Amino acid sequence: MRVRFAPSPTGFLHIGGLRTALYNYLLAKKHGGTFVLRIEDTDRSRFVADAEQDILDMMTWAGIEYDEGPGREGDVGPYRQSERSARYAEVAQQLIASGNAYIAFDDDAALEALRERHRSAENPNPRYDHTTRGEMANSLTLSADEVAARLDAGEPHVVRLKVVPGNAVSFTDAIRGNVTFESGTIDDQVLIKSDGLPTYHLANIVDDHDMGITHVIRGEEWLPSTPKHILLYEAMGWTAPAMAHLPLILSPTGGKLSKRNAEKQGIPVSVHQYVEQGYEPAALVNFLALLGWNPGDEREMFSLEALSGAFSLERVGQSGVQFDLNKLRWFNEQWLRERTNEDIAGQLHEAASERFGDVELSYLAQAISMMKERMSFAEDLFEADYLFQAPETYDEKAVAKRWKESSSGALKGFAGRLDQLEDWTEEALEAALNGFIEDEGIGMGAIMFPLRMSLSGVGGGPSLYSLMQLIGKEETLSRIETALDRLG
RNA sequence: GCCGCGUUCGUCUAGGGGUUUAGGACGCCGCCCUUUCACGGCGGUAACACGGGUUCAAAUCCCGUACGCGGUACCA
Repeated sequence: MRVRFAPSPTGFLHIGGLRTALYNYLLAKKHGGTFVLRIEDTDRSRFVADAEQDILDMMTWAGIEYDEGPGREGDVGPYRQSERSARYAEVAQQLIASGNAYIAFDDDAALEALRERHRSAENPNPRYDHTTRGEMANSLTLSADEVAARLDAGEPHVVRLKVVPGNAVSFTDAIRGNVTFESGTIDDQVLIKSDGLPTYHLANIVDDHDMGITHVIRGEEWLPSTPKHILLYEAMGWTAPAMAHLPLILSPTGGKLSKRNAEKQGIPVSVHQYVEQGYEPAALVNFLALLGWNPGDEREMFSLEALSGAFSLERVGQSGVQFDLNKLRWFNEQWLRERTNEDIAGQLHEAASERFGDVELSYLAQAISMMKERMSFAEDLFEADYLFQAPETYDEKAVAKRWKESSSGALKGFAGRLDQLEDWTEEALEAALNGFIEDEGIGMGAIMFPLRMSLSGVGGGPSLYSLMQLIGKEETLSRIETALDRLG
């Protein structure tokens, strides 16, 4: 089995593109096949110089490694279509010679005139096809001499597929089953553009054939183009690869996950935005895998490795799937907790030190262990800035509601005990507090709330014993003193 | 307009003739745990688009309608 991911370098890697890459990768891994990366850079006008690097970087980030592609040459390279032009021209010539394609000289104005001529309410989009090609300037309507003359004169021209009407073009889609198109509804697709470069359709089938691709797995937006590809394979006498069209990823309101549409709803479309926003690669991969595929049982947590074993095309769904940021966040929480405190500490160390001055790695790891189950993203740790520095303000609403007249006294009394405490461990701190409330005859809340407020400034958070243990005796006493000053 | 694909809780989905009072997950709500906030546990909310047909029996098969999505470029 050989599969490929064939993105166009026209911009940052799209989230849907990453899923397509993932499914191809998983299928290859599952079957011990080869995963090829091919860069489809045949559109000079939309080419973006940095895009290929972004595609490579994002795949690496997600852990999706390709077996063959740019920089990892196999036997069927090069893997950029811009480096394979001669081959497409050769195939185009063969198609012309066999009568399956023809040369057309019509320029943009002629094409527009064609549309003008035929446009109506019933036919808003007239096409260049078997019904209209007879009106145009092409090698089917012009004499051989004229065609030769125009070619000699260097007149711009394209090569078009000659689609014969009246045939059923069928193929079996691995996800959708049998799909049939009537050939009369297919237009005479341009195969070679006037700049001499191939369109997607030609380049794609030539490369898939030459590269020995056995399974084409791509987005559903390609389903309507597939009969053209089938026709091309037939015309060349090649066997078409197996086809599988993945359900589209839709925006949360159901529409297309276009850049504009999605970002309006707070959904990043470029993979690099997920990187910037601190998503765990394992979480994005897990989420994307389940967006259109399911294992058939109730498991949900899948590493890339586990997916490689479980994935199958048979269990890919057929209908469009809406993107749910909530579910992604949940996966992020799950995968964040899978990481060790030390690992996350290493990731956050630099940023922590920038914000709070030098922070020890071990201190950071301990803070993370206290906060991990309260965080959705690694960087969320910094929202609990009291882990690193004394609170600057105190939550007014909480203070108004729960800071009682007795609070200062209790706090003062407990501070006295803490001052005497030699053994600064969570256990000793807990024992000290329990002893205090027993001796004073007060409830736990009477001391816990004022203590929490003085140490953190907020009403919620991790265990106070571990917080005191983390920041140390001196800092604990200092924060209590400050709070007593400011909250009375 | 035409062509194609689709349609089970708000979302991702299981189920593909009787096993179903339609199962799970996210979200939301409640309870428990608990110094707080979380985590966790338990429970709740909520779906077979509609209409015909086939059948003893349909969420499941067939047809139609509606709706959604995609395509309709010298873009991919």
